[in-house]
Amino acid sequence: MIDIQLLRDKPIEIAKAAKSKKVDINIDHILEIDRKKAELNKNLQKLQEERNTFNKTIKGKPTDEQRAKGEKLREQIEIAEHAFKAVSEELNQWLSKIPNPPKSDVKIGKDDSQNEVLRKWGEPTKFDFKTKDHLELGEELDIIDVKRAAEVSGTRFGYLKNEGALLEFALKQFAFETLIKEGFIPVIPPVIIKKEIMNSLGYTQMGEDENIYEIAQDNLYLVGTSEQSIVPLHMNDTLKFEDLPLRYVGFSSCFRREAGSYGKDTKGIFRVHQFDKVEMVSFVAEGEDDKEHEYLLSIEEKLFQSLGLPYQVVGICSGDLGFNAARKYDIEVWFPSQQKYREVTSTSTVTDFQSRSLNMKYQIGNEKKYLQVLNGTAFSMNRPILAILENYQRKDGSVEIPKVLQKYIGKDIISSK
RNA sequence: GGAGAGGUCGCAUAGCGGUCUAGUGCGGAUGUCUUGAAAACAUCUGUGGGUGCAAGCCUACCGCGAGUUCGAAUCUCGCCCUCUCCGCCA
Repeated sequence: MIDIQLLRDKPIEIAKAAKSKKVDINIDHILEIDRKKAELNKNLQKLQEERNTFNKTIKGKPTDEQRAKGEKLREQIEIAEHAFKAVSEELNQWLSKIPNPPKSDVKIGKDDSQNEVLRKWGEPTKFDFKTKDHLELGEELDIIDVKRAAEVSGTRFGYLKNEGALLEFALKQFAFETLIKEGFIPVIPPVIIKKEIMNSLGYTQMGEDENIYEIAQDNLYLVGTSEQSIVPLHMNDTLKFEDLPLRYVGFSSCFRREAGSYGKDTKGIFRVHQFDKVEMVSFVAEGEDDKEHEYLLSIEEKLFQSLGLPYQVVGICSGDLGFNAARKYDIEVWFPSQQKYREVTSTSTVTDFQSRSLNMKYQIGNEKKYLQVLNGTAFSMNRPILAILENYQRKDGSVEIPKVLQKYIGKDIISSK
Protein backbone atom coordinates (compact mmCIF):
# COMPACT_ATOMS: atom_id res chain seq x y z
CA MET A 1 0.00 0.00 0.00
CA ILE A 2 1.22 3.43 -0.95
CA ASP A 3 1.74 6.05 1.77
CA ILE A 4 -1.23 8.43 1.58
CA GLN A 5 0.93 11.24 2.93
CA LEU A 6 3.33 10.77 0.02
CA LEU A 7 0.41 11.00 -2.34
CA ARG A 8 -0.72 14.27 -0.77
CA ASP A 9 2.79 15.73 -0.83
CA LYS A 10 3.89 14.59 -4.29
CA PRO A 11 0.82 13.76 -6.36
CA ILE A 12 2.41 14.50 -9.73
CA GLU A 13 5.46 12.36 -9.03
CA ILE A 14 3.31 9.43 -7.92
CA ALA A 15 1.13 9.64 -11.01
CA LYS A 16 4.21 9.74 -13.20
CA ALA A 17 5.72 6.78 -11.38
CA ALA A 18 2.54 4.77 -11.84
CA LYS A 19 2.47 5.68 -15.50
CA SER A 20 6.02 4.38 -15.91
CA LYS A 21 4.62 1.06 -14.69
CA LYS A 22 1.81 1.32 -17.19
CA VAL A 23 -0.79 2.10 -14.56
CA ASP A 24 -3.02 5.10 -15.07
CA ILE A 25 -4.39 6.73 -11.95
CA ASN A 26 -6.57 9.76 -11.52
CA ILE A 27 -4.72 11.54 -8.76
CA ASP A 28 -7.05 14.54 -8.58
CA HIS A 29 -10.00 12.26 -8.06
CA ILE A 30 -8.22 10.32 -5.32
CA LEU A 31 -7.14 13.49 -3.51
CA GLU A 32 -10.69 14.76 -3.73
CA ILE A 33 -11.96 11.57 -2.07
CA ASP A 34 -9.25 11.96 0.55
CA ARG A 35 -10.46 15.48 1.35
CA LYS A 36 -14.03 14.29 1.48
CA LYS A 37 -13.08 11.56 3.88
CA ALA A 38 -11.39 14.04 6.25
CA GLU A 39 -14.47 16.21 6.21
CA LEU A 40 -16.83 13.33 6.92
CA ASN A 41 -14.52 12.17 9.65
CA LYS A 42 -14.69 15.53 11.39
CA ASN A 43 -18.44 15.57 11.15
CA LEU A 44 -18.70 12.05 12.56
CA GLN A 45 -16.39 12.84 15.44
CA LYS A 46 -18.39 15.90 16.37
CA LEU A 47 -21.56 13.85 16.58
CA GLN A 48 -19.82 11.17 18.60
CA GLU A 49 -18.58 13.80 21.01
CA GLU A 50 -22.10 15.12 21.38
CA ARG A 51 -23.43 11.65 22.08
CA ASN A 52 -20.73 10.87 24.63
CA THR A 53 -21.36 14.12 26.48
CA PHE A 54 -25.10 13.55 26.43
CA ASN A 55 -24.86 9.99 27.68
CA LYS A 56 -22.89 11.14 30.69
CA THR A 57 -25.80 13.28 31.79
CA ILE A 58 -28.07 10.24 32.11
CA LYS A 59 -27.99 8.52 35.48
CA GLY A 60 -30.17 5.48 35.99
CA LYS A 61 -33.39 5.16 33.99
CA PRO A 62 -33.65 7.68 31.17
CA THR A 63 -36.76 9.79 30.69
CA ASP A 64 -38.78 9.52 27.48
CA GLU A 65 -37.35 12.83 26.44
CA GLN A 66 -33.79 11.62 26.91
CA ARG A 67 -34.60 8.42 25.09
CA ALA A 68 -35.90 10.39 22.14
CA LYS A 69 -32.88 12.64 21.99
CA GLY A 70 -30.53 9.69 22.22
CA GLU A 71 -32.34 7.91 19.47
CA LYS A 72 -32.07 10.94 17.23
CA LEU A 73 -28.36 11.22 17.92
CA ARG A 74 -27.94 7.57 17.12
CA GLU A 75 -29.67 7.97 13.79
CA GLN A 76 -27.48 10.92 12.90
CA ILE A 77 -24.37 9.01 13.82
CA GLU A 78 -25.46 6.01 11.82
CA ILE A 79 -25.86 8.15 8.73
CA ALA A 80 -22.54 9.90 9.29
CA GLU A 81 -20.85 6.56 9.90
CA HIS A 82 -22.15 5.01 6.72
CA ALA A 83 -21.07 7.98 4.67
CA PHE A 84 -17.62 7.92 6.23
CA LYS A 85 -17.18 4.19 5.74
CA ALA A 86 -18.30 4.29 2.15
CA VAL A 87 -15.80 7.01 1.32
CA SER A 88 -13.01 5.30 3.26
CA GLU A 89 -13.62 2.13 1.34
CA GLU A 90 -13.65 3.96 -1.93
CA LEU A 91 -10.39 5.65 -1.06
CA ASN A 92 -8.80 2.34 -0.09
CA GLN A 93 -9.86 0.80 -3.35
CA TRP A 94 -8.19 3.55 -5.28
CA LEU A 95 -5.09 3.47 -3.11
CA SER A 96 -4.74 -0.27 -3.53
CA LYS A 97 -4.46 0.28 -7.26
CA ILE A 98 -1.45 2.55 -6.98
CA PRO A 99 1.77 0.61 -7.54
CA ASN A 100 4.97 1.06 -5.57
CA PRO A 101 6.91 3.83 -7.35
CA PRO A 102 10.14 2.69 -9.01
CA LYS A 103 13.37 3.95 -7.45
CA SER A 104 14.94 6.92 -9.20
CA ASP A 105 17.74 4.81 -10.69
CA VAL A 106 15.31 2.43 -12.41
CA LYS A 107 15.28 2.84 -16.17
CA ILE A 108 11.98 4.03 -17.60
CA GLY A 109 10.84 1.57 -20.21
CA LYS A 110 7.71 0.02 -21.62
CA ASP A 111 8.38 -3.71 -21.36
CA ASP A 112 11.01 -6.43 -21.05
CA SER A 113 12.55 -5.46 -24.38
CA GLN A 114 13.90 -2.38 -22.64
CA ASN A 115 15.53 -4.15 -19.74
CA GLU A 116 19.21 -3.46 -19.46
CA VAL A 117 22.09 -5.92 -19.29
CA LEU A 118 24.27 -4.56 -16.49
CA ARG A 119 27.15 -7.04 -16.68
CA LYS A 120 28.14 -10.49 -17.83
CA TRP A 121 30.11 -13.21 -16.11
CA GLY A 122 31.80 -16.04 -18.01
CA GLU A 123 31.50 -16.86 -21.67
CA PRO A 124 28.68 -18.77 -23.35
CA THR A 125 29.65 -22.43 -23.15
CA LYS A 126 31.28 -23.77 -26.34
CA PHE A 127 30.98 -27.36 -27.54
CA ASP A 128 32.80 -29.28 -30.26
CA PHE A 129 29.91 -31.70 -30.70
CA LYS A 130 26.18 -31.53 -31.36
CA THR A 131 24.49 -30.58 -28.10
CA LYS A 132 21.19 -31.73 -26.67
CA ASP A 133 18.57 -29.76 -24.81
CA HIS A 134 17.61 -30.43 -21.21
CA LEU A 135 14.70 -32.69 -22.07
CA GLU A 136 16.69 -35.01 -24.34
CA LEU A 137 19.43 -35.23 -21.75
CA GLY A 138 16.95 -35.69 -18.94
CA GLU A 139 15.09 -38.50 -20.65
CA GLU A 140 18.19 -40.32 -21.82
CA LEU A 141 19.69 -40.17 -18.36
CA ASP A 142 16.35 -41.13 -16.79
CA ILE A 143 16.24 -38.11 -14.52
CA ILE A 144 13.31 -36.20 -16.04
CA ASP A 145 9.90 -37.63 -16.97
CA VAL A 146 7.27 -35.31 -18.42
CA LYS A 147 5.22 -37.91 -20.29
CA ARG A 148 4.03 -39.70 -17.20
CA ALA A 149 3.64 -36.36 -15.38
CA ALA A 150 1.32 -35.19 -18.17
CA GLU A 151 -0.85 -38.28 -17.68
CA VAL A 152 -0.90 -37.92 -13.93
CA SER A 153 -1.14 -34.14 -13.51
CA GLY A 154 -1.34 -32.48 -16.93
CA THR A 155 0.92 -30.29 -18.97
CA ARG A 156 3.65 -28.26 -17.30
CA PHE A 157 4.39 -30.85 -14.65
CA GLY A 158 7.41 -33.05 -14.35
CA TYR A 159 9.06 -35.81 -12.38
CA LEU A 160 12.64 -35.35 -11.29
CA LYS A 161 14.19 -38.79 -10.77
CA ASN A 162 17.50 -40.30 -9.77
CA GLU A 163 20.28 -37.70 -9.98
CA GLY A 164 17.65 -35.14 -11.02
CA ALA A 165 16.06 -35.40 -7.60
CA LEU A 166 19.47 -35.50 -5.96
CA LEU A 167 20.56 -32.39 -7.83
CA GLU A 168 17.66 -30.46 -6.37
CA PHE A 169 18.55 -31.49 -2.84
CA ALA A 170 22.21 -30.74 -3.52
CA LEU A 171 21.37 -27.23 -4.70
CA LYS A 172 19.08 -26.68 -1.74
CA GLN A 173 21.70 -27.88 0.70
CA PHE A 174 24.47 -25.87 -0.94
CA ALA A 175 22.37 -22.69 -0.84
CA PHE A 176 21.30 -23.24 2.75
CA GLU A 177 24.85 -23.86 3.93
CA THR A 178 26.10 -20.79 2.10
CA LEU A 179 23.36 -18.53 3.43
CA ILE A 180 23.40 -19.84 6.99
CA LYS A 181 27.09 -18.90 7.04
CA GLU A 182 25.97 -15.39 6.08
CA GLY A 183 23.66 -15.28 9.09
CA PHE A 184 20.37 -16.04 7.36
CA ILE A 185 17.75 -17.83 9.46
CA PRO A 186 16.58 -21.06 7.83
CA VAL A 187 12.82 -21.46 7.54
CA ILE A 188 10.30 -23.74 5.90
CA PRO A 189 7.13 -21.69 5.45
CA PRO A 190 3.55 -22.73 4.72
CA VAL A 191 2.64 -22.88 1.04
CA ILE A 192 -1.03 -22.08 1.59
CA ILE A 193 -2.02 -18.61 2.77
CA LYS A 194 -5.19 -16.66 3.42
CA LYS A 195 -6.63 -14.51 0.69
CA GLU A 196 -6.44 -11.38 2.78
CA ILE A 197 -2.71 -11.89 3.26
CA MET A 198 -2.15 -12.30 -0.46
CA ASN A 199 -4.08 -9.08 -1.03
CA SER A 200 -2.04 -7.20 1.56
CA LEU A 201 1.15 -8.33 -0.14
CA GLY A 202 0.08 -6.68 -3.38
CA TYR A 203 0.23 -9.74 -5.60
CA THR A 204 -3.37 -9.62 -6.72
CA GLN A 205 -3.22 -6.31 -8.54
CA MET A 206 -2.34 -5.72 -12.17
CA GLY A 207 -3.93 -8.99 -13.23
CA GLU A 208 -1.37 -11.03 -11.39
CA ASP A 209 -4.12 -12.97 -9.67
CA GLU A 210 -4.68 -14.96 -12.86
CA ASN A 211 -1.58 -16.87 -11.95
CA ILE A 212 -2.65 -17.82 -8.48
CA TYR A 213 -4.11 -21.19 -7.60
CA GLU A 214 -7.12 -20.80 -5.39
CA ILE A 215 -8.56 -23.25 -2.89
CA ALA A 216 -12.07 -21.90 -3.09
CA GLN A 217 -13.56 -24.30 -0.59
CA ASP A 218 -11.43 -22.89 2.21
CA ASN A 219 -10.84 -19.38 0.91
CA LEU A 220 -7.12 -19.95 0.58
CA TYR A 221 -4.40 -19.44 -1.99
CA LEU A 222 -1.37 -21.52 -2.94
CA VAL A 223 1.76 -19.38 -2.86
CA GLY A 224 3.31 -18.44 -6.18
CA THR A 225 6.63 -17.65 -4.60
CA SER A 226 8.11 -18.41 -1.21
CA GLU A 227 8.28 -14.86 0.12
CA GLN A 228 4.50 -14.69 0.11
CA SER A 229 4.48 -16.71 3.31
CA ILE A 230 7.92 -15.70 4.62
CA VAL A 231 7.30 -11.95 4.65
CA PRO A 232 4.10 -12.21 6.77
CA LEU A 233 6.16 -14.06 9.36
CA HIS A 234 6.52 -10.61 10.92
CA MET A 235 3.06 -9.16 10.34
CA ASN A 236 1.90 -6.95 13.22
CA ASP A 237 5.40 -7.10 14.74
CA THR A 238 7.55 -4.27 15.95
CA LEU A 239 11.16 -5.41 15.68
CA LYS A 240 14.07 -3.86 17.53
CA PHE A 241 16.39 -1.72 15.47
CA GLU A 242 19.31 -3.66 16.97
CA ASP A 243 17.96 -6.88 15.45
CA LEU A 244 18.16 -5.51 11.91
CA PRO A 245 18.97 -6.52 9.30
CA LEU A 246 16.93 -9.67 9.81
CA ARG A 247 17.44 -12.21 7.05
CA TYR A 248 15.72 -15.48 6.23
CA VAL A 249 16.44 -18.28 3.82
CA GLY A 250 13.36 -20.34 3.07
CA PHE A 251 12.64 -23.50 1.14
CA SER A 252 9.18 -24.14 -0.24
CA SER A 253 7.18 -25.32 -3.17
CA CYS A 254 5.56 -22.67 -5.33
CA PHE A 255 2.54 -22.93 -7.60
CA ARG A 256 1.63 -20.97 -10.69
CA ARG A 257 -1.21 -21.36 -13.11
CA GLU A 258 0.87 -19.89 -15.93
CA ALA A 259 -2.27 -18.50 -17.51
CA GLY A 260 -1.36 -16.47 -20.54
CA SER A 261 1.90 -18.27 -21.14
CA TYR A 262 0.45 -20.83 -23.53
CA GLY A 263 2.94 -21.76 -26.17
CA LYS A 264 5.83 -20.31 -24.18
CA ASP A 265 8.56 -22.69 -23.05
CA THR A 266 6.37 -25.71 -23.62
CA LYS A 267 9.23 -28.12 -23.99
CA GLY A 268 10.47 -29.93 -20.92
CA ILE A 269 10.25 -28.52 -17.41
CA PHE A 270 11.59 -25.02 -17.86
CA ARG A 271 8.23 -23.46 -17.03
CA VAL A 272 6.02 -25.58 -14.76
CA HIS A 273 3.01 -25.23 -12.47
CA GLN A 274 4.86 -26.47 -9.41
CA PHE A 275 8.46 -25.99 -8.38
CA ASP A 276 10.64 -25.71 -5.31
CA LYS A 277 12.50 -22.63 -4.36
CA VAL A 278 15.23 -21.48 -2.03
CA GLU A 279 14.39 -17.87 -1.33
CA MET A 280 16.02 -15.04 0.61
CA VAL A 281 14.00 -12.42 2.48
CA SER A 282 15.50 -9.40 4.26
CA PHE A 283 13.95 -6.94 6.68
CA VAL A 284 16.04 -3.79 7.02
CA ALA A 285 15.82 -0.26 8.42
CA GLU A 286 14.86 2.81 6.45
CA GLY A 287 17.63 3.92 4.12
CA GLU A 288 19.30 0.51 4.13
CA ASP A 289 17.38 -1.21 1.37
CA ASP A 290 19.55 -0.06 -1.54
CA LYS A 291 22.63 -1.54 0.07
CA GLU A 292 20.73 -4.69 0.96
CA HIS A 293 19.48 -5.06 -2.59
CA GLU A 294 23.06 -5.08 -3.91
CA TYR A 295 23.97 -7.56 -1.19
CA LEU A 296 21.23 -10.01 -2.18
CA LEU A 297 22.24 -9.68 -5.80
CA SER A 298 25.88 -10.34 -4.89
CA ILE A 299 24.87 -13.56 -3.13
CA GLU A 300 22.94 -14.71 -6.16
CA GLU A 301 25.94 -14.03 -8.35
CA LYS A 302 28.24 -15.86 -5.98
CA LEU A 303 25.98 -18.92 -6.09
CA PHE A 304 25.94 -19.08 -9.86
CA GLN A 305 29.66 -18.42 -10.06
CA SER A 306 30.20 -21.37 -7.74
CA LEU A 307 28.25 -23.52 -10.18
CA GLY A 308 30.37 -22.19 -13.01
CA LEU A 309 27.36 -21.16 -15.08
CA PRO A 310 27.80 -18.18 -17.42
CA TYR A 311 25.24 -15.48 -16.70
CA GLN A 312 24.27 -11.87 -17.17
CA VAL A 313 22.71 -9.47 -14.68
CA VAL A 314 19.68 -7.60 -15.96
CA GLY A 315 18.22 -4.39 -14.57
CA ILE A 316 14.45 -4.50 -14.99
CA CYS A 317 12.89 -1.38 -16.48
CA SER A 318 9.85 0.33 -14.99
CA GLY A 319 7.33 -1.17 -17.39
CA ASP A 320 8.42 -4.72 -16.55
CA LEU A 321 8.44 -4.23 -12.77
CA GLY A 322 5.78 -5.94 -10.69
CA PHE A 323 3.14 -4.00 -8.78
CA ASN A 324 4.98 -3.94 -5.47
CA ALA A 325 8.63 -3.81 -6.55
CA ALA A 326 10.58 -0.54 -6.52
CA ARG A 327 13.58 -2.10 -8.22
CA LYS A 328 14.37 -5.54 -9.60
CA TYR A 329 17.43 -7.37 -10.88
CA ASP A 330 17.32 -10.69 -12.68
CA ILE A 331 20.13 -13.13 -13.28
CA GLU A 332 19.93 -14.92 -16.58
CA VAL A 333 21.98 -18.03 -17.24
CA TRP A 334 23.20 -19.23 -20.60
CA PHE A 335 21.11 -22.06 -22.10
CA PRO A 336 23.05 -23.61 -25.02
CA SER A 337 19.97 -25.28 -26.52
CA GLN A 338 18.28 -21.91 -26.85
CA GLN A 339 21.46 -19.93 -27.52
CA LYS A 340 20.05 -17.45 -25.05
CA TYR A 341 20.37 -16.20 -21.49
CA ARG A 342 17.26 -17.16 -19.53
CA GLU A 343 15.97 -15.92 -16.18
CA VAL A 344 16.95 -18.00 -13.17
CA THR A 345 16.71 -15.55 -10.28
CA SER A 346 15.05 -12.30 -9.39
CA THR A 347 15.65 -9.95 -6.51
CA SER A 348 13.45 -6.99 -5.59
CA THR A 349 13.14 -4.30 -3.01
CA VAL A 350 9.52 -3.66 -2.15
CA THR A 351 10.57 -0.89 0.28
CA ASP A 352 7.83 -0.29 2.88
CA PHE A 353 5.02 -1.15 0.46
CA GLN A 354 4.07 -4.43 2.13
CA SER A 355 5.02 -3.33 5.63
CA ARG A 356 2.30 -0.73 5.61
CA SER A 357 -0.51 -3.16 4.87
CA LEU A 358 0.95 -5.94 7.03
CA ASN A 359 1.80 -3.52 9.85
CA MET A 360 5.46 -4.47 10.17
CA LYS A 361 7.57 -1.93 12.01
CA TYR A 362 10.80 -1.49 13.86
CA GLN A 363 11.55 0.71 16.80
CA ILE A 364 14.52 3.04 17.03
CA GLY A 365 14.55 4.99 20.28
CA ASN A 366 10.98 6.05 20.77
CA GLU A 367 10.24 6.17 17.08
CA LYS A 368 8.49 3.47 15.13
CA LYS A 369 9.07 3.11 11.41
CA TYR A 370 8.03 0.71 8.69
CA LEU A 371 10.42 -2.08 7.78
CA GLN A 372 11.96 -2.19 4.33
CA VAL A 373 11.44 -5.60 2.79
CA LEU A 374 13.50 -7.30 0.10
CA ASN A 375 13.43 -10.69 -1.50
CA GLY A 376 15.68 -12.63 -3.82
CA THR A 377 15.88 -16.07 -5.34
CA ALA A 378 18.77 -18.29 -4.39
CA PHE A 379 17.70 -21.27 -6.50
CA SER A 380 14.34 -21.65 -8.17
CA MET A 381 14.32 -25.28 -9.02
CA ASN A 382 14.42 -26.90 -12.27
CA ARG A 383 16.09 -24.01 -14.01
CA PRO A 384 19.54 -24.28 -12.39
CA ILE A 385 19.29 -28.06 -12.81
CA LEU A 386 18.45 -27.68 -16.48
CA ALA A 387 21.25 -25.15 -16.91
CA ILE A 388 23.69 -27.61 -15.36
CA LEU A 389 22.52 -30.42 -17.66
CA GLU A 390 22.93 -28.32 -20.76
CA ASN A 391 26.15 -26.53 -19.88
CA TYR A 392 27.90 -29.55 -18.38
CA GLN A 393 26.91 -32.12 -21.02
CA ARG A 394 29.61 -34.22 -22.65
CA LYS A 395 29.96 -35.80 -26.04
CA ASP A 396 28.91 -39.26 -24.82
CA GLY A 397 25.63 -37.89 -23.45
CA SER A 398 26.73 -37.95 -19.84
CA VAL A 399 26.76 -34.86 -17.65
CA GLU A 400 29.44 -33.67 -15.30
CA ILE A 401 28.29 -32.50 -11.89
CA PRO A 402 29.64 -29.08 -10.80
CA LYS A 403 32.44 -29.44 -8.24
CA VAL A 404 30.59 -27.77 -5.37
CA LEU A 405 27.66 -30.19 -5.68
CA GLN A 406 29.60 -33.44 -6.02
CA LYS A 407 29.90 -34.10 -2.31
CA TYR A 408 26.11 -33.95 -1.87
CA ILE A 409 25.45 -36.44 -4.66
CA GLY A 410 28.38 -38.72 -4.08
CA LYS A 411 29.56 -38.80 -7.71
CA ASP A 412 30.98 -36.50 -10.33
CA ILE A 413 29.28 -37.75 -13.50
CA ILE A 414 25.68 -38.54 -14.40
CA SER A 415 25.68 -41.23 -17.02
CA SER A 416 22.98 -43.30 -18.60
CA LYS A 417 21.90 -46.33 -16.58
C1' G B 1 -15.30 -34.48 11.65
C1' G B 2 -17.89 -34.36 17.01
C1' A B 3 -18.08 -31.98 22.16
C1' G B 4 -16.45 -28.05 25.32
C1' A B 5 -13.50 -23.60 27.04
C1' G B 6 -11.47 -19.05 25.77
C1' G B 7 -9.36 -14.42 22.99
C1' U B 8 -8.99 -7.39 27.53
C1' C B 9 -3.56 -1.53 26.92
C1' G B 10 4.49 -5.37 26.30
C1' C B 11 3.34 -9.86 29.83
C1' A B 12 -0.15 -11.64 33.66
C1' U B 13 -4.92 -10.73 35.38
C1' A B 14 -9.85 -7.92 36.96
C1' G B 15 -14.17 -6.33 34.65
C1' C B 16 -20.30 -9.71 33.11
C1' G B 17 -25.20 -3.01 30.52
C1' G B 18 -24.02 3.60 32.73
C1' U B 19 -19.21 4.88 38.22
C1' C B 20 -14.33 2.02 32.04
C1' U B 21 -11.54 8.58 30.89
C1' A B 22 -10.50 -0.02 31.04
C1' G B 23 -8.53 -1.31 37.48
C1' U B 24 -4.32 -4.13 39.63
C1' G B 25 0.52 -6.68 39.52
C1' C B 26 4.98 -7.37 36.66
C1' G B 27 8.08 -5.24 33.06
C1' G B 28 9.88 -0.36 30.89
C1' A B 29 11.07 5.25 31.23
C1' U B 30 12.12 9.54 34.17
C1' G B 31 12.90 11.86 38.85
C1' U B 32 14.03 12.01 44.42
C1' C B 33 17.40 9.84 47.90
C1' U B 34 22.82 7.71 47.12
C1' U B 35 29.98 8.50 45.97
C1' G B 36 27.76 4.79 42.46
C1' A B 37 24.31 0.84 42.38
C1' A B 38 20.24 -1.71 44.69
C1' A B 39 15.95 -0.86 47.52
C1' A B 40 12.13 2.58 48.55
C1' C B 41 9.08 6.50 46.98
C1' A B 42 6.87 9.74 43.04
C1' U B 43 5.38 10.55 38.05
C1' C B 44 4.87 8.60 33.32
C1' U B 45 4.29 4.30 30.18
C1' G B 46 -0.69 1.27 23.64
C1' U B 47 -2.25 2.28 18.28
C1' G B 48 -4.72 5.13 14.37
C1' G B 49 -7.32 9.74 13.12
C1' G B 50 -8.62 15.05 14.05
C1' U B 51 -7.21 19.90 16.22
C1' G B 52 -3.42 23.06 18.24
C1' C B 53 3.04 26.77 18.07
C1' A B 54 2.85 23.75 22.30
C1' A B 55 0.96 21.63 26.90
C1' G B 56 -3.27 19.65 25.74
C1' C B 57 -8.13 18.57 24.00
C1' C B 58 -11.49 15.50 20.93
C1' U B 59 -12.43 10.66 18.54
C1' A B 60 -12.09 5.41 17.40
C1' C B 61 -10.00 0.75 18.90
C1' C B 62 -11.04 -4.72 24.65
C1' G B 63 -9.59 -10.93 18.09
C1' C B 64 -12.54 -9.13 13.33
C1' G B 65 -17.38 -7.73 11.33
C1' A B 66 -22.60 -6.94 11.84
C1' G B 67 -26.71 -6.13 15.31
C1' U B 68 -29.76 -4.96 20.01
C1' U B 69 -29.87 -0.42 23.31
C1' C B 70 -30.79 6.37 25.19
C1' G B 71 -25.91 3.90 26.46
C1' A B 72 -21.79 -2.18 24.79
C1' A B 73 -15.27 -4.67 26.84
C1' U B 74 -19.97 -6.50 29.00
C1' C B 75 -25.99 -8.90 25.47
C1' U B 76 -27.08 -11.41 20.23
C1' C B 77 -25.37 -13.35 15.41
C1' G B 78 -21.43 -14.48 11.75
C1' C B 79 -16.19 -15.05 10.90
C1' C B 80 -10.97 -15.71 12.46
C1' C B 81 -7.70 -17.68 16.02
C1' U B 82 -6.04 -20.49 20.55
C1' C B 83 -6.65 -24.46 24.10
C1' U B 84 -8.88 -29.33 26.13
C1' C B 85 -11.31 -34.07 25.16
C1' C B 86 -13.09 -37.81 21.42
C1' G B 87 -12.48 -39.70 16.37
C1' C B 88 -9.08 -40.01 12.17
C1' C B 89 -4.12 -39.64 10.59
C1' A B 90 1.95 -38.72 8.75
